[in-house]
Amino acid sequence: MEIYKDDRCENCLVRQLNALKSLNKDQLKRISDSKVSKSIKKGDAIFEEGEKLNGVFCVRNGVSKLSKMSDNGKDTIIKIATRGEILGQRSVITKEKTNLSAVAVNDMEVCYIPKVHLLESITDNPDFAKAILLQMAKNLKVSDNVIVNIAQKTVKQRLAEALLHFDKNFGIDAEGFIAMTLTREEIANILGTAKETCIRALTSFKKQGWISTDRKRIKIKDQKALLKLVENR
Amino acid sequence: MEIYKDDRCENCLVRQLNALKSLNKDQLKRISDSKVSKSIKKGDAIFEEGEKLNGVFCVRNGVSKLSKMSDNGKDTIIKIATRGEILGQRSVITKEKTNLSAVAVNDMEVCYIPKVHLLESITDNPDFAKAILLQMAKNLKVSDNVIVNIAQKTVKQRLAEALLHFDKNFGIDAEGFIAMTLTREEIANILGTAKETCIRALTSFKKQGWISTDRKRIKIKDQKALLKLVENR
DNA sequence: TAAAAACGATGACTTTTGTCATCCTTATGA
DNA sequence: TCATAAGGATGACAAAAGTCATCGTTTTTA
Repeated sequence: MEIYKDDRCENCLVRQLNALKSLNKDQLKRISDSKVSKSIKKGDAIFEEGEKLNGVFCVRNGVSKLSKMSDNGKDTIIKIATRGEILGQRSVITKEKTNLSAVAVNDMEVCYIPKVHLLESITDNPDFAKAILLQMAKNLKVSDNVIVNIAQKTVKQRLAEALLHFDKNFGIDAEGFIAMTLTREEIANILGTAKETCIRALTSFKKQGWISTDRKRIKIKDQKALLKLVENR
Repeated sequence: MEIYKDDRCENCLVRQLNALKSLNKDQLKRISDSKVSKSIKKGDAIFEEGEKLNGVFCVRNGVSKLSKMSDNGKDTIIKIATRGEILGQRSVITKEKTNLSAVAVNDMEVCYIPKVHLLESITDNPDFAKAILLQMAKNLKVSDNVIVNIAQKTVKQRLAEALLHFDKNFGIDAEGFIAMTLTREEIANILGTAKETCIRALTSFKKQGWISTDRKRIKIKDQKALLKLVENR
């Protein structure tokens, strides 16, 4: 992690995307004074599972995967976090060690915010507390829905759903490919399946003409077909 | 749901088990004045997925399953809630429809608390807000760990883990059986598998001498064996 | 820029899990 | 209390997913 000089939170648009938007001027100033901007290179960890955190990380740019390693040496990706998301929140609030690792999927810029200011603001500013609560509640809903998906849907259905989600949330590049690339293994880790199974599912989609690929890049060619697969068994 | 007269929150021990313990006297009084005690019979719903909630439910007695139905008609149980747990929190905070259904696994007593008082207390009492936040954070951790489990462990491993969890959290009756009974189908819905697969796994555990059963009741006979199964593949 | 490492793809095979049918037992309630 | 429904158990089979091995391509980096 390389530290570099950066401007003020007060001027940061990313703030509008998360609970920090509920802070008042004083609180924002205190956080801005104490925050540290960091660059994280692709593949590097922002924090590792089991680490004690003394602050949280606000994602300014880039994408991070939040994952947990199992006994069998396999990683499960719980969440893909992008611009505006705050990492480490849960752990700072519960004062527990982190439950997940956060690793950069591509080069990232994040701001480290010491926890004192965060906990202070939760106490002093009910709106901020509510905003954090709201964020956590939404994360909980997402996680609960992931459980249902893994429990009830096939790998192909989950893959179709994930591709549609990426398409919607990351947009497409000039050639029509999803504007974020993950390795096949990372996609498999999101689906909770083996790399080979994931590749085979992609191959099957290609053969049906629903997608096309160029190395790591994936292009959706038939959104409706994917949607249909997600919905009925 | 049958409504019956009941005593005051101020005297309720269940309160000590959740965020309500952080309320001050005034806040507690207001909630106590407006709360309604309800009896819910085994099999009845406290609320259904997609319902709009105007309050939360504090579990005084009995056990509830929080579950979600999939397109394929299968239910996935996300969480088993017992004494002290507050149901509907997430939905009231996000002002969304409920994401899960809450159904009584056995006869229950719950207190319905209108949301106004709850939201009021979150604003007025930072300790209460923090307590709710803490609860939500813990739920999130549990859900994230369930994702990893379903994604990486076999049905037998998940079953062993669930049995150990029940044994620890519900205790055992006079004959040594786990003091809470679920149908095989309910257990399967917790594991995210088919009823038959669950029954076969139980049969296999019986044949190994790790458990014994008497109708719906299950007794753990070899905790270590189950633990060993959970840990290595 | 050449060697090594990481990644994508696929075949062959095994294991796990799901599905459908059936049968017996236990609960439930008219 | 007797009929009916719900639940538990099992066999037979099908489908889904995992594992291991191999090989060519792409990417990384020494």
